Parts: sequence; C-alpha cells; structure tokens
Amino acid sequence: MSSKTVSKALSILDVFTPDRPAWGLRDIARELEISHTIVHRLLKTFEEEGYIFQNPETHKYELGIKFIQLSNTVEERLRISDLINPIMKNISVETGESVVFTVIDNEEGLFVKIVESEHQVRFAESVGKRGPLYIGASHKVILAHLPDEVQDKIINQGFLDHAPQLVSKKSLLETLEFIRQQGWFYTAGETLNDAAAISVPVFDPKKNVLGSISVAGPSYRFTKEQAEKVLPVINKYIDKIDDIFSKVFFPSRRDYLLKNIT
Amino acid sequence: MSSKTVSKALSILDVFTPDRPAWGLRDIARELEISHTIVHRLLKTFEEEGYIFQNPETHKYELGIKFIQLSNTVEERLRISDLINPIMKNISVETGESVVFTVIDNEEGLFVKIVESEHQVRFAESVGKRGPLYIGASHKVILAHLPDEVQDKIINQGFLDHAPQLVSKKSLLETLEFIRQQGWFYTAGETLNDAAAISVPVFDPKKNVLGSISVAGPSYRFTKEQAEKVLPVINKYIDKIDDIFSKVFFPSRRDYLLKNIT
DNA sequence: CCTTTTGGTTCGATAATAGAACCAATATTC
DNA sequence: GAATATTGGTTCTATTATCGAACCAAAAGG
Repeated sequence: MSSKTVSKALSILDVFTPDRPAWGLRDIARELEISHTIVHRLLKTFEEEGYIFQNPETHKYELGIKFIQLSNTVEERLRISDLINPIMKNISVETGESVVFTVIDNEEGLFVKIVESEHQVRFAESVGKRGPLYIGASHKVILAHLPDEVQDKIINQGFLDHAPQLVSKKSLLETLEFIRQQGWFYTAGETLNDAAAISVPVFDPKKNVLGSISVAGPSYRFTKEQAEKVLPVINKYIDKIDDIFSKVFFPSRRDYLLKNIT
Repeated sequence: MSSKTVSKALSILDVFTPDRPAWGLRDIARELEISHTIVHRLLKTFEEEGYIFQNPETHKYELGIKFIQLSNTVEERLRISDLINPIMKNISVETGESVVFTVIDNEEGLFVKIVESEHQVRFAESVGKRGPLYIGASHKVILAHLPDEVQDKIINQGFLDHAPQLVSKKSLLETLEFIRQQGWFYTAGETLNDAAAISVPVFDPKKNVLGSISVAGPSYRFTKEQAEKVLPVINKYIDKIDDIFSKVFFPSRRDYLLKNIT
C-alpha cells in the first residue's frame, strides 16, 4: 500500500512544466481537484524542504533548484556526463549535427540529453520534454521495438484520439514493422516543425529497448539522403552505448510498463 | 502547518547523493531513524510516481529519471540554457578555461551550471554538488557579500568544527572583508585538489548576492597571474548576468535564510 | 463601491498513518 | 552445512495526522 498524502503531494510537482512553470495556489487546487487547504499545506511542506518556492512578488509557486541537484545524482548514476556524453559529442562532431538521447518512461519518450552541433541554432528547449511514443523518429524507433502487447496498449490508449490528424492505426503498425526490419528510422517535421532526425534504438543486455540515439538537424538541410550518410557514424558507436547499459541499471518506469502487460 | 508524512518522504530523497546513489531499504530507515515499514511505503509511493526505482538485481533503490524532467523545468525558468549558458560559453571561449555558475541555497553553495573548456580534462562531476560557503573562491565570494548576521550564523555553525584543518575565524573574516573590497577572489586547491578558480559575485536587483561566476582551471596552469588576466572578461559580462536576474525570480532558500536572521 | 478572487488559517470528524510483530529469502558466521 | 543475522516485504489496529467546510484579510476586477 502506498501513501495517499505523498501521492497527492507528488502529483502537484507534475503541474509545473516549461510551458507553465508558475502556478497560483488555487489554480493547482482546481487543476488537481484537491481542496486548496491541502494544496497549501503540501506546498508549504515542499517549500520548507527546498523543493518549491513562492515568488514573493507574484505570490505564485515555482519549482526550486533542489531539482537541479537531484537530477545530477541521476545523471551521474546513468553515467551520462562521463560515458554517454563523450560518445554523443563524437557523433555530433563527426556528423556536424545535434545528437539526442531519448529514453522510455512509462509509455512516453523523454529527452534525457542533447548535444548541440556547433554551427547551428539551438533546438527549442527540449531536454526533459515528454511525448507520446508514436510521434517522431526518436520515439517511433522505441515503440517499434516494444513487445506487441505494449504497442497495442499504447496505441489504443492515446493514439486513436489523435488519429485523424495523423495516420491510420494500420499504417502506423506497418511503419513499426518496417522500422524493426530496417533497424533505424528517419522523420521530418514530426516533433518539431522544422527539424528532421534519424534514430537508432538502444537496448539493454536482455535486448529490451530502453531508448534511442538520434542525429537531428533543420529539415531544409537534413534530408533523408543526408541522414543516411550519418547512419554509419551512429552505428559505429551504438554498441558502445548498449554496452554502457549492460552495466548501468536504468531507473525509469519501463519495467513497470513491461510487467503490467505480461 | 506542514505535512509530516510528506516531510518524511522528502527527507528520503536527500540520502541519495552522487557518492551514494543506491540504498537498501533498511539502510535508509537506519540513516533517517524511521521505521523501515514507513520507509518501505514511501519508497513504493515514489516508485509508483516514477521518482525512485528499485534495481531488480541488487534490490537497492535509486532516484529515477523524473528528476531530469523536473530539473529542466527549473533550468528553463532560470533561463539557464537560453540566457546564462551563452554568456558562460563566451567567457569560456575567450578565456580558454571552464566556467562555473554557483548559487546560494540554504547556507550552502550549489554548482548549477558548468561550461567546460574545449582543451581540458573535464572537472570531477560537480553540477548539483553542494558545499559549505567557506570553502573555495566561488563559495567564499558569496559568503563575503552576505549580511554580517548570516555570515556569523554560517561560520559559527559549521566552520568552527573544521577550523583546525583550515584557518582561524578571525583570518576568515579578514578574507571576507578583503573580498568585499576587491570585488573578486582567487583560490587554488580548496574545492578540488588540483583546480584553481577566480570568482565574481552575482547580485539580484536589490543588490543581494545570489551566486557567483567563476573561471576555473588546473592549478599548475591557472595561477593567480593567469587568473587576473581573465578578470576583464568576466567583468565584461557580469552586468548582463545581473541583468538577467533582475527579471527572473530565484527559487532557492536564500530568502528563507535571510528572513530567519533579521 | 461592491463583488469576486486571491493566499492563508482554524478545528473537529474521520480516514490514513505508524510501527510492533510477523513472514520468507538471502547473506553471513562459525 | 547448520545456526544466525539481515535482507525486503506484509499485516493489522491503536493512534494520530490529515481532510475540508467555514472562516479570514487583502488584493483584483467590475
């Protein structure tokens, strides 16, 4: 049994996003349908512990720098700065484009690390951004390598609502099959309007997908032909990356996801 | 009144550090002197929400990638990637050394952002690291500009215990006075054995210290003479940095600290 | 000037938490 | 390899912290 109070408290953290980083007390209460009294107590608790602060001028609440600290502990554990980052930098230098490390977390993809290319406008702020697994090469490549049951679950849950604007379920499943065959995938303008990317899956020792490595650039320049040229560079390093995760436990809700299906 | 359950829960997060990122259930219970039953329930709650995961092989618990996501929300709010980072990069390119942005949080200094110089072995993993304000140029420069009462409190609390290995309180106070006069400070081998740094304070619109900007390099090369050469470069940009924080609320326990004194 | 909304507080009924006592399964010790 | 200690995990009730309606004063909004 888990703690209801703490669950409620943690649900508060989720309302803070880059798009909406500052919230009024009563706004949070309405959003989560919790009494504002409770939200108030929880916010004050977070504040005491350094996790959330109230802007004295606007009276709104915001996440605190404590998360920068904790995030670092996670990144160190994942060996991002010392092992993954150097490889990503190599790929970036050799291809001249930006490199993105994406990870699966609870039916969504999460950008965990981005190495920007030297000669390029930086991407819209994206580390820490979450999104559904059926949009963008970095995410589709992950979805393609998940077990069928998980794919079904994910597609049936969120995908069908957005289907009209996108493609049919059948066509998506065909794409996923194609990705599995090919081992990589290229998309343009899916995650960001004017960006294109080529992605390759990353596996753990048990051959389960855990994320993907992408090389991305502006659509006008980074065409499919261009993208295919960088493929050998990615492939040169992909085994090393897989190798890192044969030694590092991966702290995401992936196992959770896999377990709840089988 | 704040929530006891949530306070307890949050205190668990603090045990996870880069030095000790994985903990057994009962280890945490002992460390925090909480019944292991409670720790277990709280850990499971964190796990459900994606904040903590149990390594299935070692059975130990670790922080999850959710913190990478939340950390990004904070960094965006602080305008780190889009405003601070470019300035730090400029300083790094023009000096050829690494640049560190340090921030005050609850009587401690916290490394919030590090831009590594191209031609250098990277620093020991340090973003997210906390430390007492009386060690290292980046931290001392902050301490020097805090109100006297706060200085006293901080020095009397932690400093005197370490005093034997360090300097006398009197000599520290003289150093702080000197820093205030000079406006910058250089140290070698304090935070890291073989690293040296020169630091300049960063202020908010009300002229309260909020952090510092440092240029750092390996001790053997980054002598005091070398350091003084980079000073003009830092000073060239320091107003811009102060300016950023005239528009951005700073979510740390600094106000808390200042308020509890006066 | 009146109304609405804001962040914040009080307090008794109630529902969630605490933790001793209990597993089974590994490690550790001898 | 039998005995012991320690691990993560669970159960259950007395207790206690949480919940939330009703309540502020202050600031926006009309």
